[in-house]
Amino acid sequence: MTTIQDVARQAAVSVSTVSNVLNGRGDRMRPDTRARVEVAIELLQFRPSKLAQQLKTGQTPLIGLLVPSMTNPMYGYIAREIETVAQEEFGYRLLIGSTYRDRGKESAFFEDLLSHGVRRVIVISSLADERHFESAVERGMTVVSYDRGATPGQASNVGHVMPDNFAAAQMATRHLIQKGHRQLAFATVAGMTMSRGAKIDGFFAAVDQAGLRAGAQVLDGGPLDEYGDLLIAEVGRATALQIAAATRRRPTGIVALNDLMALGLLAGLREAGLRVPHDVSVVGIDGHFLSALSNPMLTTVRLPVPEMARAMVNRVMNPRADPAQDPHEMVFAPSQLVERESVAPPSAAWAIRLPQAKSARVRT
Amino acid sequence: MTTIQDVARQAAVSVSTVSNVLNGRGDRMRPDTRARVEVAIELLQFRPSKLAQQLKTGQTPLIGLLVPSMTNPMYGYIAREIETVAQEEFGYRLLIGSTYRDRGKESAFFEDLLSHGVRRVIVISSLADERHFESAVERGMTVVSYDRGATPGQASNVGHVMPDNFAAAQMATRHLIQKGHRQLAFATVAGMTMSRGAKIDGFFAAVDQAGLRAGAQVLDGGPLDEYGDLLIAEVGRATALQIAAATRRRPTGIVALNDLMALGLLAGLREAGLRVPHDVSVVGIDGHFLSALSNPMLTTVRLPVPEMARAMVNRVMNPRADPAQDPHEMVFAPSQLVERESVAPPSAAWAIRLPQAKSARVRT
DNA sequence: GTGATTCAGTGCATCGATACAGTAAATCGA
DNA sequence: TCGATTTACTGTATCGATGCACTGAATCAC
Repeated sequence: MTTIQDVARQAAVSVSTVSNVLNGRGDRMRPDTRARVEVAIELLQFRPSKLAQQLKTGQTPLIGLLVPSMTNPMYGYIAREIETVAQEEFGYRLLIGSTYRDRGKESAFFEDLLSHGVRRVIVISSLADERHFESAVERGMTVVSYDRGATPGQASNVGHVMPDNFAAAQMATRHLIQKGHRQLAFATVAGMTMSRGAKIDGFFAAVDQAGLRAGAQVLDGGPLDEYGDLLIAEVGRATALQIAAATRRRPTGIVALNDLMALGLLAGLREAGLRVPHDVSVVGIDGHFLSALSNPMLTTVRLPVPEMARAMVNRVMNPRADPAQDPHEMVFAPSQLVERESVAPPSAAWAIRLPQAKSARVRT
Repeated sequence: MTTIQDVARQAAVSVSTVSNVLNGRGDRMRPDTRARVEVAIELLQFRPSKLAQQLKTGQTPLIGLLVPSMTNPMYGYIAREIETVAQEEFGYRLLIGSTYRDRGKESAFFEDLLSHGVRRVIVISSLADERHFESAVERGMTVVSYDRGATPGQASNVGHVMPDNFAAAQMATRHLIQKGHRQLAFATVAGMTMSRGAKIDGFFAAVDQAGLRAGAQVLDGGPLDEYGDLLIAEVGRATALQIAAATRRRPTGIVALNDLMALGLLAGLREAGLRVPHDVSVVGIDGHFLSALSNPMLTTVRLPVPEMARAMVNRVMNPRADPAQDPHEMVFAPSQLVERESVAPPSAAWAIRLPQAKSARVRT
């Protein structure tokens, strides 16, 4: 590797001068000196070692990104958006890690980031408490957490970015109600994400507004094991079998925790011999591109992923001056209902109406 | 941050002694000295700065991972497997980047890795030439490339790990032939991956063996734009529409380049009013868990992803002594046909036979 | 008892860049 | 013309760990 010394020698100047050129202090020297240095840099293909730079400055152009699992397509999507903004806007790269929803792995990742000199972290976590985030903040990190609210009453230094889960679930539920459904269910997995609560609240808000509390229920599919995320779909499948087996209180309209769960529901309902949307209607939440590929194509509430990703990167790059003042919470409201095929009036005759499907389909 | 100096002060020893403890030279001192140091480390929660370590040693415990797009669920899956092995076996983390199949972005990522002191890279690329890999190798990097063969006749320092794409495509094609199909097609996108060629060869090998060349064709869906990967499915959809519109030489059995493409085909065929597998049979290649969620569930050839991921990490961690000797190519043969629902004899009556579907379904 | 060896540790140059303090020459003001 | 200021640089301590070269004391062989 070429070093700053090599460049200095080549240009016949001191390392300080080269450093000055490198750090935008080129006006402190004669133009021809500057030119000599620049020529030498070009000639030797010199790229300053970020290692040495960060050892000196204590800053490394890396953002740590914790996701429960990279295999979950939704996290892949979010990660890509984060990466794009971080790279193009700030020249930062991503140091990524899967936590498998494990507290120990999560803490270990924080330790590693710290020792790598990474001071900016975006966390997509599902763990109940975030005390280990706080301790990271105390040690000088800027932490932004996705899809979980700030702990009320606690002046946190952790930033929070999330979709309006309440509104999203409410929107999904209202859509079913509007289509005539009276027996509703919200399908979820146990202890999944912090957002679960808000979604359930949104579900019941819509239900109560329509006076349908009696026919409404939450179907809890049980917890995920450690390799979790692809199993969300399997939980959906299992939940579907449960629904099919139920003799009473069988819902005609189901809101799923997320698209992956909804896809699992679709598969399970079909396996059980129930037709979607003829017998049961399903609405997802996420708006991932995969939901446009299912059969029937999934009606879902699209979350503003690119906007949220941008907000997370901006927040983690520009920590607020006054943590006490700052709300630390950014909620992204304008989710959007994407009508496709998985919802119909209850027990109505169903035929694939292509023109309608076509116009409703949104390609991502 | 606590430093090695703090620890030395706390334990009343020199920094050298602390360094010796840290680097497995604890036998060079009295047990009680060692214990004092260890207590101090524990007490101060000291973690050596990887920055300083790597500046000194020239090694950083990071593997660079280049993928075309993190949004592609298959790459997410591979990335997860790589991360798990790298982390658990070697204590390495992943520095990840999307290249969007862009040569410039790919080169820029290499530059960044180099300046970060990262010397081990796993590349999932689709670019035709790999000369920029070679130049990275010359600069001291260990590079392993996924899903592309070594350039013949060129003694490369780049490692190559790939599935047996030929066998996989052959297996998929044979399955269709065995089910009675005579009009076959291989659906692909243009210039996608290097593996495309091997898959097409495998397709034709099976076709020729059965003497079905006359009825066989390659359907090329055109190139992907830069935000490519999710569009693979859209290309599949478009190809399906093309198939449906064809008046002659319409295939009854289609082998798709990968599962995402197959999912797109499924959606497109349905949109065009063709039933799978009644009218057209489809086989995918990948064996991603999403293929178990489609309707009909996708019959596919499962690639040995965990094994390949392990091989890539091992290879990148243990570069061979003699590059000239080494074949640099590891082909993973035992792909596995996962029979599900998307294949049936041509034009046979089709009914969902649940027991059969159940036994054939493989959950990942 | 004395030189050689082992033991238990320490001192310090080093990795590559940064930026502050310093300096020599040029320019300026009166 | 001379001190003051500006210009255009350079010298070097520093970031945090590493590990070789070194040292002082204890032990050993004979």
